[in-house]
Amino acid sequence: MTKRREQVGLVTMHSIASAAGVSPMTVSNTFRYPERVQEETRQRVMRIAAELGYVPNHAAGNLASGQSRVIGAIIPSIKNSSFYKYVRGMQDTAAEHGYELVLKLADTICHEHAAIQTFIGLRVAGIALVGNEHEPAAIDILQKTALPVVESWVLGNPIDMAVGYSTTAATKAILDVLLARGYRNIGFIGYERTASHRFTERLPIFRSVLAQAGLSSDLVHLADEADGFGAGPKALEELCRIGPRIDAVICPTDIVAAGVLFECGRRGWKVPDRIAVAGWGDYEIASEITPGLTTVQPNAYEMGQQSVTMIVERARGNRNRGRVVDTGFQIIKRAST
Amino acid sequence: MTKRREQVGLVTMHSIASAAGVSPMTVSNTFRYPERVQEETRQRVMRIAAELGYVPNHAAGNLASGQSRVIGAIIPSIKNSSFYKYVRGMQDTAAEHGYELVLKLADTICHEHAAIQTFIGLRVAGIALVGNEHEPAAIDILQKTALPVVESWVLGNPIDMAVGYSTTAATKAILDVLLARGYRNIGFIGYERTASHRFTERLPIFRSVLAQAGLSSDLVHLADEADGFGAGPKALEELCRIGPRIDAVICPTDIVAAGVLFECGRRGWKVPDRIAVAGWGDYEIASEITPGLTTVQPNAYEMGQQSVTMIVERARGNRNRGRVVDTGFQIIKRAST
DNA sequence: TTGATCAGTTCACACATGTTG
DNA sequence: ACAACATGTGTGAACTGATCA
Repeated sequence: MTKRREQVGLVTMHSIASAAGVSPMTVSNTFRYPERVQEETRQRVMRIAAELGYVPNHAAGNLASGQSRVIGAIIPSIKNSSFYKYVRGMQDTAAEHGYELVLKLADTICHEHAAIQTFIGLRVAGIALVGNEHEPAAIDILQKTALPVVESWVLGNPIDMAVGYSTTAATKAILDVLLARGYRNIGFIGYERTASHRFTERLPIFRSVLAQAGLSSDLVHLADEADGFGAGPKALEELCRIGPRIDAVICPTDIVAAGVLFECGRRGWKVPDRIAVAGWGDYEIASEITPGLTTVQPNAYEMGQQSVTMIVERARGNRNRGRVVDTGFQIIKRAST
Repeated sequence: MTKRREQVGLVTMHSIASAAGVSPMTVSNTFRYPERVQEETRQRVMRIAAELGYVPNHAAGNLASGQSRVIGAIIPSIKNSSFYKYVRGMQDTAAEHGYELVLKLADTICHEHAAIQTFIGLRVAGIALVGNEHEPAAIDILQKTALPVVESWVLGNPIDMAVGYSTTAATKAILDVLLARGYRNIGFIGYERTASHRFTERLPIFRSVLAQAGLSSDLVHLADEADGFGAGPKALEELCRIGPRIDAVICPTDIVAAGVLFECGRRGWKVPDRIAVAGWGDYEIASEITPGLTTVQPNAYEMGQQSVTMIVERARGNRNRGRVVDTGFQIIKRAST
């Protein structure tokens, strides 16, 4: 009786039902279980729905069924291409299974917490996170709600499930390349003040590998994560101050590595003759810049696929809590080392 | 009676209501209209809600109130930093107004249509689109639902509202820079098979400006939009074949421009002595690469702010249908021209 | 096809208290 | 002293649109 106000979505299942001369349930069925409805009625309902511009109300459906076809993914950044393939993998796989992927950006664990709340509030089918560092309150609420959650780009000790690759193994592998090629004064660029294990795990491995090789591991510079390309020149300057004989450097991302290459260009340094440069992530620029960057290529697309697959399986009742999948990585050798 | 199945979000308003010894309505009020409930009860309810890890169900609230605090944005790509500032602007502004921003990726107008359907299905408060080329069916449904819609990065003839800058004016401005510096054999790189006015508007202006200056405008190459950096080398090769005396080139994005710079480096061509290179978009790489790229800097952050502001205002009842806002642009002059 | 149901919100109203003419 | 009227808090019924049995 109380006609509240002009609603936005005026077209409801009722309106098409009466326009088509069937019950609302029949309309519902034509959308969710087309095979339960006779071809003829189905077509009539679809036609009228299209004419009236009907879009089923997820909110109502979600509420009634307790289910959702939306998966929420939270990514730290869209500043560069690092998550591009990952998101593509998620999106394509979600579509295959009849799910929708929506994204939220969160560059700090505090924002991540807020994004998690939003997704829980929306009652999504599952949540994909990057990394395994989160606010305690966020972990707490994820555990309480028992929503399917995948942490990606990282392995081990998951809230629920995880898919990633071993940064430790990748760090070793890239150092092996440099050592095999005879570099002996290897520098390391990392990030300071980052909470992310994706980055912080690398330095200890760097130190232990060099120690085992009987080499010094003093050439370390921690850059500001916000700097992007700009971190390269700063880091190179600092490392050269510490050890002028530096002959190779490994970077936290290809972006930083590209920044180092730009700086080498300005100094007139030949790469890799004067200094070898290794990147990380196989960003698009790695293969296009000259010299091409030797880099760690995570299987980002597969990681995205796997993340969504695990969420969908769990939403369908499979019990793969605690599952951890390693999607591996490759070392791409190019001219920079 | 029918206890359906283990619901995901077990904590409801009812459970905190009984735990706090108040009615569900009081719980609802403490969240939505805190001033309507006594300080003491408010705190008790809040405490219990926090303890139980309660997250209000947007789906239910949305359904009951017909309102939403979620804004949906559809962006074509996260492959590079072009939309980074834009999204930041939207996100920050949404947060200021107490709204949430969620993203969907759509690289074709077909995918965009699907994303629009998803957002309408979610009954979001409004939708932000990039560009003004859409599927007819998508336009149709947006008009029917009368949802607040902003088209950005583009001006004119909006479905509902628009915020952007003039690609025409920007193309003229960047050509003025090149002409003023004496370049006379100017090449143009555009995109082929792109539906987007953001790009297709540029070529006619290029032609007319050069014609007015009494110069030829034959040096045109249309690249594959998917190519990124790789489009640069291909385009340069083609343009040199058409006109070996080419002395400047304007690119559709800074990424393509960077690709051109890489290729110039390989050829040993000095920039801008042998050839001047102009980019578009003020991507992060533009200021970091050597030589720095002369480029068009749209006010992307402001565009994002403005988009969300317009949606929020409309959601609050302001009638700014048909409004078009020009956020302008700057030409950033660097060493590449 | 019908009604009950999901988890909230709107709206109208109850109730206690205080203020006013 | 009393009705009349605000005011501040809390409650119950009806309702949202789609789904399930």
